[in-house]
Amino acid sequence: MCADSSSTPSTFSSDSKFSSTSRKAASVLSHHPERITSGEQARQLAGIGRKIADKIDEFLQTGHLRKLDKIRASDVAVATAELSRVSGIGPAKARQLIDGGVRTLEELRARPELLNRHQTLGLRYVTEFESRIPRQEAAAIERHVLHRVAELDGRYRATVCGSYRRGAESSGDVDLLITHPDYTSDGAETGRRRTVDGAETGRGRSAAGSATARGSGRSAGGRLLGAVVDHLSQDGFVTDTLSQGDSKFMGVCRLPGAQYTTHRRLDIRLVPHDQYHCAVLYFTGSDEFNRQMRAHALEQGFTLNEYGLRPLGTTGVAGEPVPVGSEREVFEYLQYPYRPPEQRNL
DNA sequence: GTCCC
DNA sequence: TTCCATGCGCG
DNA sequence: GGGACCGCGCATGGAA
Repeated sequence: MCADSSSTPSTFSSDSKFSSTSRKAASVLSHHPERITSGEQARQLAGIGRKIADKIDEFLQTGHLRKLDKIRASDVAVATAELSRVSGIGPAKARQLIDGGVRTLEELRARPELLNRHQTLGLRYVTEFESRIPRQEAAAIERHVLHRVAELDGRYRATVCGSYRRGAESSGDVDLLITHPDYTSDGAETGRRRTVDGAETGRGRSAAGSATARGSGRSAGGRLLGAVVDHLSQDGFVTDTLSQGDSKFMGVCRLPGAQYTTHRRLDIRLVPHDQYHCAVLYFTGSDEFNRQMRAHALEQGFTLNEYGLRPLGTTGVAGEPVPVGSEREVFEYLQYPYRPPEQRNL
């Protein structure tokens, strides 16, 4: 979605460090309004240190980077980039495959037993997932989904977020948020522990295996999300599932009709009713807009995230979430001039 | 690697 | 069977 | 000089 930081080469040691810093540097540079004419100038920006400034100077003077040339020439980096085109294959799996002698998608197709479910689907649809979704088609998907959800149960509320909601002419996937009055963050009828703010330790879940989730013992969320997914699968719109839990479905869809030949990535999140507007705000982005808005919230003595808007006590401890009746209300609480989604493309 | 303490 | 760590995708 | 670096849902596989 953001300016591709020239396909992060993850060749050498601890590349998590590498990618996070260089991503940050690339982001800062790409958002900088003026033309960078020297490493020294770039050095003033947050996230640009000595090394990167040096590289900028080298590039400005020679038109290329020796180190980058070397990385691009590396077979392993080429193979890693190739295998990473497949959804579900990241650096670790790519390395494992390369170690096993698999370096191309063609070789990968010959070894289906090496892939899990997500990766298998990622390989099947690799080309289709790489093509962008024209706004027209995204709109048709939106109409289809909203109609189907409404006919299932009129109490659902649903919004397509992401770059589509910001008016983009094309999108990488469709991100649908849904909510239902029977599903709230107090977990009244779920009996499951739920967090209202995400500020807790953030330990991983252990959600019972999907086998269980599909069966009888399903939480309120699981049923509400599952019903939507089932309904969307009924008419063949949803074609595959990459993953599905109680609150998030990640899968594949395709509209009926001969003009729609390409499978598209579809995500559906079920959000607690009382957190819906903050979630829509958050998942509409852009990332940069979210950062700015959260920073503004802090200045106003609030903390803002996808779960809610909460006042900060003098001690810095967040209080109870402010009840929010619309996306616009969040802006109002923060005395932040309202911006329609189309103007959040920062 | 960069930022910040 | 349950718990836990790791990999991955994502805004 | 030395630690922090976004946080979270889901799948998976090995440990308990």
